[in-house]
Amino acid sequence: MEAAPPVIRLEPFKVACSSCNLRELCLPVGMSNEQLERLDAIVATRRTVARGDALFRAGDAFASLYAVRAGFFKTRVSAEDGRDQVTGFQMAGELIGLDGIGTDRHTCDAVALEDSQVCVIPYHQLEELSRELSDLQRHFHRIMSREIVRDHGVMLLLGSMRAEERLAAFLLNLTQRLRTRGFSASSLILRMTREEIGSYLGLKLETVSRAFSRFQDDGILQVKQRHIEVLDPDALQKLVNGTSC
Amino acid sequence: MEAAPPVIRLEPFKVACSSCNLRELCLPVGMSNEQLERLDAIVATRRTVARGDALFRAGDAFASLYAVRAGFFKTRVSAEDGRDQVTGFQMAGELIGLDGIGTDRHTCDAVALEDSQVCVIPYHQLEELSRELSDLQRHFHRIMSREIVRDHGVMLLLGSMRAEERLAAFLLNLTQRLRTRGFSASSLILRMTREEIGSYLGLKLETVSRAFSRFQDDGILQVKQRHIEVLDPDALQKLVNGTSC
DNA sequence: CGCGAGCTTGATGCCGATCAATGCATGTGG
DNA sequence: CCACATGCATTGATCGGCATCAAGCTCGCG
Repeated sequence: MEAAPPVIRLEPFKVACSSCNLRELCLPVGMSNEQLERLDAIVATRRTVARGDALFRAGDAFASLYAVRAGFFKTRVSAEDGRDQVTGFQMAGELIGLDGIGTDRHTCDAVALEDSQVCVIPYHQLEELSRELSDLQRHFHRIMSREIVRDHGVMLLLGSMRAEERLAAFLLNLTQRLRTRGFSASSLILRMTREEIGSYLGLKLETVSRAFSRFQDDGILQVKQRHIEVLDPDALQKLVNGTSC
Repeated sequence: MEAAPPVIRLEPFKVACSSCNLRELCLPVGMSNEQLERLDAIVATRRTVARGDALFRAGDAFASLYAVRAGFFKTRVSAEDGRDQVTGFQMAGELIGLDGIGTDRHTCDAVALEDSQVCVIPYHQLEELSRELSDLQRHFHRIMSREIVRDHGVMLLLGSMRAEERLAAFLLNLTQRLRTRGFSASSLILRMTREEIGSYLGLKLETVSRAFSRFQDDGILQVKQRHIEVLDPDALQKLVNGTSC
């Protein structure tokens, strides 16, 4: 037992956007090598966030956007009376912090659901650079617009779907995003609790649990705690589209 | 009775942003006169939309943003099975169409709830101009960010509030925005039906109607069809904040 | 091993949906 | 001007889905 202590290298010393394996999912989408170098110059720092810790909280001064490099986050907003609502789950390549631009303060909390790492993108420098690089400008606008469209989808879900439809939509969305990242579309491990899923979907944790059980009884899923096996994706899709009617 | 027929001039021949009475609410916020002239140059056309008509529909090609100049709109998204969800109501000075940037197609319908008029803002020209005018760039980003924050607020409402809280929050938001535009905060005329309110709030029209009646019984509102008199704004506020607990 | 956080499952109750009838305002044609 | 149609709103009765309350269960971890 005289061996040297293990050196855990979670990341290379410096990973530039230009050589990041997330570049096709993240801010650099569609940029040339030359442009990427400019972006590299402003995305200089990285930050690790331990599971359960907040990347930022509502009320914090806004200075940077964050691109998830590894790990998993939730964002949530809170009402004065303590009620809160999970507004989204973010995985590798996704941008967090857009809420802060409007008022120079963050309006939600971003919490790591597992040990995570983000790239820090100083917002004012991004603004400046996007004035020069129209491809970057365009892509940044697209990202914000898609966030708005995503939110509208969640509003539709919250406003007009029943519990099982909501969970089905949630699972399809998750598997879709995991597939984009090269993971299996049928086998996944949930990073969040039933309560967090429930908060996102406007349901209580018991209702989420029951919906999982029902999907299992119906042969749509195999559920073992947080390990989910999607056996019948078509059935999920039909639930969402309301073909049941 | 030989007088000339009355000439109804709904608008001056051309209203530049620089002389528009909405400029403090709209895209020009915080811009200098010089910058405003540049903006005027790209906001060249206006469009009138009759009550019930769509400014655009989901699937339409995206080319422009629209600033409401007069009138009132709703936006709504639809699921494949026909269910739809009102995602917002827009009044003078507010921007419509941000959803289209992400995919170059609109993802929602924008429908006029009364005869309305919008300023057409060609998006590519706006992009171009905002590369030159950092104030414009910043303000445009703020507008998008605030839209995201607003959506998060609606998600909180849909996910965790009960019917009367939702309606109270809706009314407070409306009166707040009307006040900003110089209207009375206590007396308003709803531009939308109970069903549209219900769709926005994730409720059925009967539930909306009952909530109105209850507010009237409690002396919080005076309700006569679409004419609403807010008698006790503090009571509404307390409902939203959950001080009832 | 035993604790505790998270999950499952059952029993019960309530809020809001649904179904149904009536009321009210506006408009249209006889 | 009235009769009638139409669209929207109100109100009542009933139903059902999800919340709530309450046990147990599972699994990871100190």
